Amino acid sequence: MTKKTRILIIDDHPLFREGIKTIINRDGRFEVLDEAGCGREGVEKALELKPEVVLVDISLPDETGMEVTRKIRRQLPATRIMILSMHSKIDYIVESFQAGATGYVVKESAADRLPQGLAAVAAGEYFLDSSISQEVVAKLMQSPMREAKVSDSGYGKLTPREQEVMRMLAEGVPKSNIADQLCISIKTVENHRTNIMRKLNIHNAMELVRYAAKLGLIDVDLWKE
Amino acid sequence: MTKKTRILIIDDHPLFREGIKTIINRDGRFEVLDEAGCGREGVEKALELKPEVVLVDISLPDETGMEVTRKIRRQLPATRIMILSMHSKIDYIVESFQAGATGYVVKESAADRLPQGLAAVAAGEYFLDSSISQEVVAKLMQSPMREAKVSDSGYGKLTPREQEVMRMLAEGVPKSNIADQLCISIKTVENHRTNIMRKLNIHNAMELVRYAAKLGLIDVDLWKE
DNA sequence: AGCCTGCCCGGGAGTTTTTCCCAAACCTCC
DNA sequence: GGAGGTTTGGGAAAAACTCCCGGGCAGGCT
Repeated sequence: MTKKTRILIIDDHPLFREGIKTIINRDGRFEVLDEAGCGREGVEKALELKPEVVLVDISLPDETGMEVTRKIRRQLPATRIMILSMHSKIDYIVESFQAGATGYVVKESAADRLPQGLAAVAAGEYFLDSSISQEVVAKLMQSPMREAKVSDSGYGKLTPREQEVMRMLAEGVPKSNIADQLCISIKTVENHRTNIMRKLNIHNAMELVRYAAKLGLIDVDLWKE
Repeated sequence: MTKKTRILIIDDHPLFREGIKTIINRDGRFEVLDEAGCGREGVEKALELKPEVVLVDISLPDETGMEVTRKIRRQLPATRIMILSMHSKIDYIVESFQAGATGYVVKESAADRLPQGLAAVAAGEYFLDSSISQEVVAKLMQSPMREAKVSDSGYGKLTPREQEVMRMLAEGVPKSNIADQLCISIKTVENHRTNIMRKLNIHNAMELVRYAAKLGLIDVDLWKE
């Protein structure tokens, strides 16, 4: 028998990691090397351990799973990344694959989907959770311009500063605080916001929040807790 | 040796359930009876199986963990409820205990915290995850009026009309439309909103949306698809 | 070098929204 | 009838927003 596929888990919920570990270890083909609770720690451990597959939660305390994916792929091109996500939002899926992931599984899916996907990813194949693949594939087919649409996607057209302001606005930071933190005047914040809204073609604060939520700029799930 | 403590798990993430199950079963004192993926199913199974302890995720697809707690406690007063939450927000903790829960553990906590808490809860004791207990206890001490403050919980203090307006505001309906639909003047809508914000002690539109999301008045998941 | 473009920063004026205070009409309950 | 709360709106001051403007600055192009 060949060597087991070595896996690194990056997820900020210890209990969840435990579950994943159990499921993975139950399958003889895999072996959990180590785990990390945040993106920074995850990237470090990935570089150190060089696992075959890294399992990355899409939302981490310090950065998104996509960013982690990009970082790891840049330095370890041979490493396969499997994204674990709470929701099956198409934009996330697309962005994950663009960031260099080769697998995507939603946490709602059945427990046996994970080893199945890991096996595929370890073999170098792309894996998309079947509970979402139909609709997503349909949408992907529907828009061959997907790449452009995502990269511009409005948000991409914003300047770095504008993106910064937008994130804070979406989080509900009062503009006086934004001005303070960025060391600019309130007037400038207002101007940035006006420009952001024009570029994104949105017309009120509500839409801005939705937009940010859709992009994953803010995590609305936190609100519900 | 006495009989094992029988546990029912209610959580909408199969992978997470798997992890919890592993952790619990690893401890000889407990036994996972069954699991459920939503509130309705969970309450049904609880009534049917009558477990000693029910482990409830605070956010479920159909209703909150608190609602589930209330329902189960109403019909099975002897059953202990342990709340599992993503975050340690005081309002939720307080509301959970008021709903009848006897334990509260955050998902970020260490894996051994769970059996520890389950043992306490099964014995009829109250259990609060130590990673949050200090701050929460401090806050609870700080405000003996907590009960009133929570039961009113802001939203309950709103008049029917105000609740109606609040819902629409949170959904992002332009106030002109609100005025039309309710057949009142824009001015009145504005006054309602001002009153709502004062009663809820919030100070901008963003907070209002968060508040509404937290209460389940609006479904922010719809934004993300 | 000069020029142009784009970004970041702010100001000013005018408009709109928000806030706060007020009051009339109505409803319910005592 | 009166007390208290709800719903409805107005008016005026304050705050926010929009739109337009210009300066400083960096990077690219000729």
